[in-house]
Amino acid sequence: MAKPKQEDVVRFADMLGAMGTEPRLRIMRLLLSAHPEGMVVGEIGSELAISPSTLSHHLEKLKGEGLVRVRREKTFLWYTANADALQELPGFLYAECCTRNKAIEPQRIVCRQ
Amino acid sequence: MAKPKQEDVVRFADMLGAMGTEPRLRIMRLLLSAHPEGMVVGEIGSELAISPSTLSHHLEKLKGEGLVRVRREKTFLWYTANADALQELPGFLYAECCTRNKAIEPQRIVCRQ
DNA sequence: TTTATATTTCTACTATCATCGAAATAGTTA
DNA sequence: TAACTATTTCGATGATAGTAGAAATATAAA
Repeated sequence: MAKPKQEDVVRFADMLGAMGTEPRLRIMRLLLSAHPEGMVVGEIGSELAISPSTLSHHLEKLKGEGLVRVRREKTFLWYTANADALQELPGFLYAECCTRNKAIEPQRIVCRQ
Repeated sequence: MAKPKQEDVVRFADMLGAMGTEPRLRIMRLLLSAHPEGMVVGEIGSELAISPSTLSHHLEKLKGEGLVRVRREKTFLWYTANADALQELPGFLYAECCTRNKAIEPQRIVCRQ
């Protein structure tokens, strides 16, 4: 397998890990449902019943991995899902798919690129 | 947003979390590169330089989340990526995408279904 | 049966993470 | 400036996860 850059694997693993927790996956899906406007922190918190400090911690994590973006409007912070980042994920996962054994017939089940 | 079943969110979060660590993401990509035959445990371990017990622990986790499958052949255990499970992920993530604000123009950037 | 190899299970340790109350910060309005 | 609201930061705690050596299990071969 062609060696992926060390940083890339870590970066994508961190992205997946950031979504790999129930509350944060809920946040991402909620933000996607409200795409592309996004939502205000308070509304996310009341909808998902997450305390302010805990929610802020989760949003910070998602932001750190580039999965969400923030903009300020008056006193409110609007968070939106970062569509571009999400699009990268499957491509990275399947990048080297089925290349190892030189299969004559590409395996259509998984390999899309 | 239509409420996803509690178990589904947990299940998909666990799947993402299982891939959300550098060694396990490496394992998944390696197994995908060797798809659909898969690889023997020992070969995975030597290629990725992971100790047997640690590797076994990671494979157990991936298996538990349904991301890989195992078959025995003589003394060897062959692990393969579970393509079907991987396919489910994007669909679940985007399931309710952009439905919240009744946008007249569907947002093509993210919403594919 | 004995030996050898592949892989897992056990056990323990350290580090990281999720959670949340309280205090602090930032921006807005009066 | 003072008061108010939205949100973050701080600090602490309990729980979970990654790692790996040693022992155990499983299958095959001699």
